[in-house]
Amino acid sequence: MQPAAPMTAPYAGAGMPVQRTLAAGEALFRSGDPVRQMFFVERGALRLQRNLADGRLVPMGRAAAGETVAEAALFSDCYHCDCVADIGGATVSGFARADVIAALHAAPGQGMALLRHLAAQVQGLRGRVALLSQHTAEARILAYLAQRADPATAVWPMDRTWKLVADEIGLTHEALYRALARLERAGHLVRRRRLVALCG
Amino acid sequence: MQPAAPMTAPYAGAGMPVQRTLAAGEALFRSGDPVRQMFFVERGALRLQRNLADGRLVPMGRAAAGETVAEAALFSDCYHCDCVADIGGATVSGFARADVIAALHAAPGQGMALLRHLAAQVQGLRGRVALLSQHTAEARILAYLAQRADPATAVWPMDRTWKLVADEIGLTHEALYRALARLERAGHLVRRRRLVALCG
DNA sequence: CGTCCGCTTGACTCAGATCAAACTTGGTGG
DNA sequence: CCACCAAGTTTGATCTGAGTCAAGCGGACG
Repeated sequence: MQPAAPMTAPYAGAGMPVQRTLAAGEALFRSGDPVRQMFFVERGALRLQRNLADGRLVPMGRAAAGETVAEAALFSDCYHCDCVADIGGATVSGFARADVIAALHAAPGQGMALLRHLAAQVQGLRGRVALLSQHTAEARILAYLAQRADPATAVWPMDRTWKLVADEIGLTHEALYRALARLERAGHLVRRRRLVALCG
Repeated sequence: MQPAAPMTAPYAGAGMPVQRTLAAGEALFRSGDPVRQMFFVERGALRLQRNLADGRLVPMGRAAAGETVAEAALFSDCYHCDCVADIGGATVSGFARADVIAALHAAPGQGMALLRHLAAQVQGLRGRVALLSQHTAEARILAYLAQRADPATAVWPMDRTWKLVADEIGLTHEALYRALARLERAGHLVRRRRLVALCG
């Protein structure tokens, strides 16, 4: 679950943007659609997800206002994920892909920012691959929490539902809740409201 | 399992390289080491892998002669993977990180090539995350093969051992072999020497 | 020729998927 | 303010698929 590009002036000088507003759940694009534009989120938020053959959804990321979506598609023919507006809907600005590429050529600094962002995504995804390679639910949960907890306090202020976490770490929500209860009973973590604290 | 950067003139103009030769299994760097140089593989090949708490290894990529390794670390303080020479050993050229970044600023074309490469890695890793999110061994294997089989012939010329594939898709080798046998018995695939063909 | 390692199969166990149901929470509308 | 609905959370019972331990086969390589 990588954050989208936190660029201060994304797509500056990349031609005239076209705005579009989406209702909650409405799709900005679907897997397989041809890539024509790059998007900047003006308001609200978008979810990136991949759908499995059995109908389940795998969350791949989220882009809030001020961020960009699907930078990884810049050089692709078609999208590999679905992108839908999160609850509350979203407004995006679309920039023609060719314009964005031209703007990157013209401004090396922006290219460097994007480079930095994609490099961070690669590392984040590798972390997630390692996490998913763990065989037990408890190991996955502890790895997940260790990744996000504040190193000093060992606390993670939850910014999502456990159900979503279950999808992120490849478990059913039942298996997740049970493993959480086990970990809490064993004293490895404490849940209090929207806070999770690691112990020992 | 992403291929490393296929740049024609990687790190051109990035200062004076320092060569180093590694024996098979010898480490170029380890997880946690500070990032000081970027490497170009002159001869042989390197493996990128992450180690789990229980001692298991998760393969993250491979870089053969003519490719670069660990481009994703360009902006990191320390490595997040181990990098060891593959069987046969390897010879690499190391370029100071600051020189590489300076060269990228000077030559936008190279930056674009790296951008393209990282974008492809992100998509590949997302595919792997989706694959690992599948719950059954058979679904993972079919997804794995579908990703690599030639679209026209539906055949994958194996370039690695099944044992390695098992680590890539998060299964024990026993579970992989059994699932393969089931799929073959059910007529979903055929193994012949080093070729795997998908059917139906 | 012997050793190493990838491959393969068997038997057993157990963790997690599945199906089911109840409770909590938050938000909407009357 | 409260009734109601949707979604997240939690627990139970059952079953199956993958992990684990174990053993045997075969090819590659020194």
